[in-house]
Amino acid sequence: MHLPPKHIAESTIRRLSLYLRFLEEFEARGQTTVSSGELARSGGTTSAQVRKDLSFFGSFGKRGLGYGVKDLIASIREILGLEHPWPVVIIGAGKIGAALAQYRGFSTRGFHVVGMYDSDPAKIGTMFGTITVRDARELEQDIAARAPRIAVLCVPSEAAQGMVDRVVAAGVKAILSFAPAPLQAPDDVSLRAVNMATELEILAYSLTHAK
Amino acid sequence: MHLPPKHIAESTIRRLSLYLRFLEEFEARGQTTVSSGELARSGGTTSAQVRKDLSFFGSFGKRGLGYGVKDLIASIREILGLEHPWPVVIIGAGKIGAALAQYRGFSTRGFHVVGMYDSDPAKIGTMFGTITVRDARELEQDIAARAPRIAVLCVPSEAAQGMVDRVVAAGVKAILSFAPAPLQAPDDVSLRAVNMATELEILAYSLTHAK
DNA sequence: ATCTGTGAACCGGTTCACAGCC
DNA sequence: GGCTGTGAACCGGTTCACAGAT
Repeated sequence: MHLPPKHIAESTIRRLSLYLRFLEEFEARGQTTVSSGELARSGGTTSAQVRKDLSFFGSFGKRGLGYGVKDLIASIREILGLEHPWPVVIIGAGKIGAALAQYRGFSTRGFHVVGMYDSDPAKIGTMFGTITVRDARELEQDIAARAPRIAVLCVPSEAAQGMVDRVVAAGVKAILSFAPAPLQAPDDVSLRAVNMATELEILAYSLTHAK
Repeated sequence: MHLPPKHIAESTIRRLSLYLRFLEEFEARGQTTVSSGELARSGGTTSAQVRKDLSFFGSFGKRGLGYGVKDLIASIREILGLEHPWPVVIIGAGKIGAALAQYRGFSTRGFHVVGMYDSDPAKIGTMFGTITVRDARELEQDIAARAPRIAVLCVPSEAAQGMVDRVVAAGVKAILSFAPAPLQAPDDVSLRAVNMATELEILAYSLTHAK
């Protein structure tokens, strides 16, 4: 894997994540080799797209043969930075925070929840799986101690920006927010927001304007 | 609002949904007029982008003045198809399904959960808020009766494609899936997938390759 | 003077098509 | 012959810049 050029499109990274899932399925089925065409069919793209996506990072295939499933899995994991586990804190122990804390899709990908926080005294001390909800006031000292670089925010919209500022000040460098509010973070902090109402609104739009 | 041209980019629709949120905040603060620049600043775009997005659907502003907050709210709601409520079914009463069933962001936008389904006997009969989990076997007859056009899937990956096929056969025209699995649906059915692990993987990538 | 509406220019992601290797 | 790797062409979304309305 050669060093990635200055900028890779997010859509490429998103597809790599998808390819990784398919490759793992292929591996589970005992398939040792795949072509870009097979990967494309599974993922709803084109073979040229698959080859282009991979070519940004190196030459992983063999001409005339395809890609070795195991090798490509290892390469994509390395590209995405998944060879070592990522400690993650979840902030907000409401319904969504609780669901995510026990979401297996995170742990199987190497995202380990090392802390869960809330400011509601009724929630502090509650356990979700193996993890106990702690007082949000402990956040700064815990982040200093455990050094998670990723925070998942499941707090109400009104509290979201304040919490972004706090975790950033404490040293977190990446944030995934489920609050339906626009957030700002410094340039060196990655911030992603998933807005479930917007997803439904896009569906409503397409239903309304279906030909 | 003139008829939308053949195709509008999804990014435009996503931004309209965002503008709508800001406009509602402006309205709550009693502001009666906004400029494209103000909307852009709230949403992290440019004023030209805001004007272009809106211009696909009509001329909603007044030159020299800006946009009337109330009018623009009404116009965007109409564009997105939010003037009337949308009945929605949630399929899968696990952690995520349960969280979504009680998510207020859906109901405040006019998405009303009219049914919740699971095939696990232990979950059937459970109540979430005002809604009782029903046997997944009732799905087809319930969809025929209540005619929800949107289904939210919170089932395990293995069950996801099968459930897509069932709800499509029953008449659902739009699907939002939280299963980390690739899904196929006919062309006339809108299908969106939210993959939370992929979101974290994009963050892991940016952390790994931060300059 | 100010701010919208929009054609034109620009830019970057996708697709094409073919050279290169197995 | 088959499939990868990649420059070049293409396409569509964003940005620019200015004409037009108040």
